[in-house]
Amino acid sequence: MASNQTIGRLSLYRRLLHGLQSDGVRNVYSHQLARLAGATAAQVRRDIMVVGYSGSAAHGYEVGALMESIGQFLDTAPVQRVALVGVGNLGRALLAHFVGRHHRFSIVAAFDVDTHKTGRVIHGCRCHTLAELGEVLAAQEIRIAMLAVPPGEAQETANRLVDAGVTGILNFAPVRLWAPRNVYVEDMDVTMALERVAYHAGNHVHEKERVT
Amino acid sequence: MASNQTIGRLSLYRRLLHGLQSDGVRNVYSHQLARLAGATAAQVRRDIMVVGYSGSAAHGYEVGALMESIGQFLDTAPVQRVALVGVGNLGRALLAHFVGRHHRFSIVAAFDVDTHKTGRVIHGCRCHTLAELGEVLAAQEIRIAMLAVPPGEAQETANRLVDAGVTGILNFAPVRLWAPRNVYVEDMDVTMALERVAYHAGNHVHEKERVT
DNA sequence: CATTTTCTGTGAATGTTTTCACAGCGTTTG
DNA sequence: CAAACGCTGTGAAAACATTCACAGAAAATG
Ligand SMILES: NC(=O)c1ccc[n+]([C@@H]2O[C@H](COP(=O)([O-])OP(=O)(O)OC[C@H]3O[C@@H](n4cnc5c(N)ncnc54)[C@H](O)[C@@H]3O)[C@@H](O)[C@H]2O)c1
Ligand SMILES: NC(=O)c1ccc[n+]([C@@H]2O[C@H](COP(=O)([O-])OP(=O)(O)OC[C@H]3O[C@@H](n4cnc5c(N)ncnc54)[C@H](O)[C@@H]3O)[C@@H](O)[C@H]2O)c1
Repeated sequence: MASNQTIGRLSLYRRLLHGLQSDGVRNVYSHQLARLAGATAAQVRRDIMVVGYSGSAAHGYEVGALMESIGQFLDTAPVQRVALVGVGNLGRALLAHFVGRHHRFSIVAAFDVDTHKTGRVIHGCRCHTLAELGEVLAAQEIRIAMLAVPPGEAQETANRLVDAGVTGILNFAPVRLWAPRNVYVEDMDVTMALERVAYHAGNHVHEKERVT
Repeated sequence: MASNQTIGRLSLYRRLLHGLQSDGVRNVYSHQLARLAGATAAQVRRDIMVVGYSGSAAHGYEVGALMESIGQFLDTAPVQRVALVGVGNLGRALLAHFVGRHHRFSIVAAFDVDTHKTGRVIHGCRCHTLAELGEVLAAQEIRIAMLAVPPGEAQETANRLVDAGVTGILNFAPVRLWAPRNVYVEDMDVTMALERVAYHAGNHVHEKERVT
């Protein structure tokens, strides 16, 4: 019922609302939220429609109540347990970023093939062997994984995650993964993003730019 | 003339073509490329239209020539010089990932405020103080930057980048940046991506799911 | 050498997302 | 207390992106 981009914006709104709340703001208008989010007021109102919350014309949206409604719509649990597979350079950065420090997502298990890493606790998170994958994911009821293994290993590893019951994968490897329809895969492809930046950053002879 | 998503897919096609070429493949059909890219054949053909390349009905697209054409369309230079600002956990992972190892993008300068890092060479890349920003970017003709500083520093740092002549920013901080219209900003927001994954991974009572 | 096959390139149709524009309604103002 | 104001919620329009469907062409087939 809600598009992918609406989901993304809703999570952004919630983050912004959280900030506003910390600043003691109690009410906010669609155009203010829009400004903060880099969207239009109409867009914000549409997005908020889908969560089923209603503001008042007089005072706009109530910050706390709107956060609550967005949460009710987006979240299946107040805190999501996440697994990380591939504790390399990127994986360690992700651990440092999320473990302890994040209130919505908690990386509760890591996995790697490297025996220098398995069995140890890295950035506060235990690193398991892949053999333990099914067992640990089941025990902790983990449905979401971040995948940060080398590109050549990504598909095979994703398969194992799916077999272990994962239904959502955030994939950092620059590879398109195949997965059954009931599993959602989102790619974070830094190179592709950079290509877009490079394109738009132009130096581009875009239309009628000077040729010499 | 070309949409943002077309740009992204073109860069993906190029990567896939590169792989095909390494495997000795000389020709490829739209539906094969589509399969690899997770798109439809019609989509691939549309995308390729915008770069102005034409295949033949008999043998599809010539791998080398198509890569060439995509490059001509996307690239302003065969190798893009990129700056990295913020050499923390994520910054170091990015350095390790890109320095030397990538053929399209080269991180040629890093910047940080931490005096333990400035003046040193990290993962093969010299780390400068922010005071040197303008000078170094000008000398190396850098127009693109990756921004990996803490959220609270992101806007201020982005301003300095813009002043130093940067026209494209890949922003990893979970903050919406304001920038002049001629500067392109793309956000890589891991948290937002995770929220989307969590949503779609549903544990969600989506429509008519079992309730007990 | 006619026919069938299979592909590209693209106009048109369809589907999706964003924006417009305004009715309706509390609040403020004179 | 009536008028003016500024906001929300939302149908309808516009903009944008994807898919369909087929003409045209090169190769394979008989
Ligand atoms: N480092 C970055 O900033 C960055 C940026 C963009 C994309 N990526 C992508 O992210 C992925 C990881 O990057 P990285 O820099 O951390 O690489 P890395 O080589 O530092 O780490 C890879 C880790 O995965 C482990 N591994 C290998 N095979 C495995 C398997 N089958 N199962 C489990 N673990 C396995 C390795 O032991 C290692 O610890 C790569 O696909 C890379 O292309 C990284
Ligand atoms: N680590 C991750 O995996 C991850 C994931 C998602 C988002 N992020 C975001 O990326 C950014 C960086 O994350 P991190 O984990 O590397 O943080 P970090 O704290 O490890 O590193 C931040 C670095 O930026 C430097 N810095 C601080 N202020 C600066 C300034 N004004 N100019 C230049 N450099 C400055 C610090 O000295 C430090 O080296 C943060 O905004 C974070 O939210 C990180």
